[in-house]
Amino acid sequence: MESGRLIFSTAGSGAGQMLFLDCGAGGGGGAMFHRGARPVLGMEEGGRGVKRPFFTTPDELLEEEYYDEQLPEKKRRLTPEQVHLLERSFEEENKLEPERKTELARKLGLQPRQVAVWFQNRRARWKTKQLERDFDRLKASFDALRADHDALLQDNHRLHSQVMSLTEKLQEKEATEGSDGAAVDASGLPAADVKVAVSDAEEPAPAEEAAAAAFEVQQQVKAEDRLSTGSGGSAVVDTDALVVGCGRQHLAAVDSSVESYFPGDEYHDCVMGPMDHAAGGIQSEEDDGAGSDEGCSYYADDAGVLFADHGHHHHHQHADDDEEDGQQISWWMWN
DNA sequence: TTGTGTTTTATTGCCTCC
DNA sequence: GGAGGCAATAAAACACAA
Repeated sequence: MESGRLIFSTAGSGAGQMLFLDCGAGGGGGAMFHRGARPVLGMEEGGRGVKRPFFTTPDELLEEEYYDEQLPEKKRRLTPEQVHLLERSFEEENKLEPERKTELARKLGLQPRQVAVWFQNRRARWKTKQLERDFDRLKASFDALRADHDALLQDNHRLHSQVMSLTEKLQEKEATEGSDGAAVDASGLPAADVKVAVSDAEEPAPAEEAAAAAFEVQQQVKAEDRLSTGSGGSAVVDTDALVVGCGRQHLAAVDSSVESYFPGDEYHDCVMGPMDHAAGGIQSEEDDGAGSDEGCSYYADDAGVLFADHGHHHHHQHADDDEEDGQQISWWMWN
C-alpha cells in the first residue's frame, strides 16, 4: 500500500462515520484512525503547545484543504476525561464485552476499536505492574528467608560447639570410670559410636543423662545442618536427606549421609519432611506444621524435637519408653 | 532549546476458542 | 474461519534535565 490515506466508512454509531487511515509511517504504528463524528469528550489543549483536535467532522475529512493543512496526521492522546471513564470501566471489569465496548465508544466519542486497544494496552500495563508487585513480594520473602538462614547457620555453629564440649566431657568421664573399672560398655558396640543405651533402668546414670542431652543437641544440629546446606539456602529441603526410622521396636534418627546402624528396609516407609524452625514444626510442601507421607505423620514439639506418628503408634524421640506398649527404646548416637 | 528517557496509542502476527 | 487476546514493536507525545 502506498503511503497515503485510506478513507472508509465504519459501522460505528450514527451516520457519516469516516475512518482515515494513514499508512505512510510504516512499522508498527503507522496506521491512524480518525473518527468522523465530533467526540463527546473532545481533545483539549494542555501541557505544552497547541493541540489540534484528533477528531474531525466528516465534512472536514472530505475537504482536500483540510488534508493538506493537517497531514500527516499524528497520534492524539485521549483526554483526561476519556481516560478517567476508561479507567473506571477497567476497574469494574478488565475484559471488554462487545456491548460494553460499543457503549463506551459511544459515550467517549471513540471508535470501538480504540476502546478495545486501550483496554488491551491497559491490561498489558496492569500485568507489568502486577509482575513488579509479585517480584517485590518474592524478594521480600527471599530476604526474610535468607536472614533466617543466616541465623540458623549461627545457631548451627553454636550448637556444634556445645556438642563438641559435651562429647569431650563424656569421653573424659568414661575414661575416668573406665580406668577405675567401674563402668563397662554393655552394648558390645564400639564406644566411639555408641554413647549410651537406655534399658529398663528406672533412673538413667549421669553419663546417660549427658549422652541424652548431647544427643538431643546433636539431633537439632543435624536437622539444622540439612536445612542450612540445602540448595542455596532454599526452604525446600530434599526429604531424602531427612529420614526418621519408624519401626515398631525402635525409634532413631538416621542421617542418610551417614552410615546407618539400622537395616534400611526396616525404616523406609517413614520419611521426614523439613522442619520449619520458625514455626516450631515441620513443613511439607503441602502442609503447614505437620505432614504425612504414606501413613507416617511427622511434626515437631516446641523444642524442635522431632516426632513421628506412624499409623496409630506415636513415638517421641526423647521419651524413655514407648507410650503404647512400653517397648524399650534405645538411644543412638553417631560421631 | 535540545537530547534523552518514558508513556501512550496503535499495528502486526500468532495463538486459542467457538 | 472469524473473533478476540496477547506479545512484540513502532512511533508520536510527553517529561525533564542540562
